[in-house]
Amino acid sequence: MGPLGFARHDHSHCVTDAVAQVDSQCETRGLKLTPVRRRALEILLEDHRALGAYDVLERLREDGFGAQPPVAYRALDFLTTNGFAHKIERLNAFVACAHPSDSHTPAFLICRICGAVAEAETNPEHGLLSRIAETTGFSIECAVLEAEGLCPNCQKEPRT
Amino acid sequence: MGPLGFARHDHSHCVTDAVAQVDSQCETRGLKLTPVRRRALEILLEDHRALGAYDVLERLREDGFGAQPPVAYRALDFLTTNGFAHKIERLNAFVACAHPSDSHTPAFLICRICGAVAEAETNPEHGLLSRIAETTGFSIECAVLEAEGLCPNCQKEPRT
DNA sequence: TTGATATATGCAATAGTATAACATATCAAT
DNA sequence: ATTGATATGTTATACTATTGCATATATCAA
Repeated sequence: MGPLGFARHDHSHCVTDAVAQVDSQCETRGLKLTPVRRRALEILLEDHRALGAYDVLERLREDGFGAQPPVAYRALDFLTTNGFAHKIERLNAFVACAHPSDSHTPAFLICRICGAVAEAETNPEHGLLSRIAETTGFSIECAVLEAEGLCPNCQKEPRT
Repeated sequence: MGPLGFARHDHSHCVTDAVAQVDSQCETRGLKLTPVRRRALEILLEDHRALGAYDVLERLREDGFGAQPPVAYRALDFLTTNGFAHKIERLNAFVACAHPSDSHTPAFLICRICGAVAEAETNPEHGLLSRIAETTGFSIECAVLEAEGLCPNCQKEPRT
């Protein structure tokens, strides 16, 4: 159990639900959600937090998969390439996508106290980025939006 | 010489001008632009490109400064902490700030062909991020905006 | 079924990025 | 001159990621 969008939620079914959603996406798009890839996705979902590749690797190893870095990086690469997970550049870490069904440019809110990561939706049309692209003539293919600060819960705490 | 905002420009004086600007900033704010820090800034300015910490380190070493990673990382930390340079998370690399005099949340446009990095201004008030912060209750302390794609020059080239 | 091709997995080795810990030096203010 | 704070330098190590190659599995045509 952990924060998602900074609100506590019933975590019991959301892992299996999300995996099922990715499963059907793969079916549709002709992608193979192999055992390692599926397990890596589950690991990310179990935490709702950003995990480093080596964290994922350790848990894959515990489950009997290969123990070398490429095992984790390849699974994570599959997940991120196909939009089922995202990399948080700022943390060199990975999170499961909160909206695996639709393509999007996510924005992440990272709490510097508790480490929770929330995925916020952006509105690309109206957006900042497309305006920048227009004025500069730059053609944007993908974008990273990451904000660090305090989540609502940690703002209440007295500690800095 | 190199691209800045994707337009060629006269580079001859812009390094010294930018250093002078940072110099006076440091004066005003009681910061010390020591020889290593100044040289690191110059190195970033000379390229107008994102340089890795180890690239900067190598050039510092050639100039007689220390040859160990912390030398570069500490100089870069000074520059980024005080807004004289920025880290491009996506590239694990650093660029000199294009507007060292005013505090701002920059957005970067990274060309995946030629590697040029342009710093675009954002309008925080009107912005995406503040809207997200409002709706989620998250308090943003700093933000990273990075877009990857094709700069105007590379869009003209036939190669993919 | 067989063979050819492509994709996926596994491992060893190595490359690239970053920090911790500690000693010495420099500087400002008593 | 002494103290305290900041800056520089070094060694060692930790963390993140990729290359290259061997093996296995799946797909598909002949």
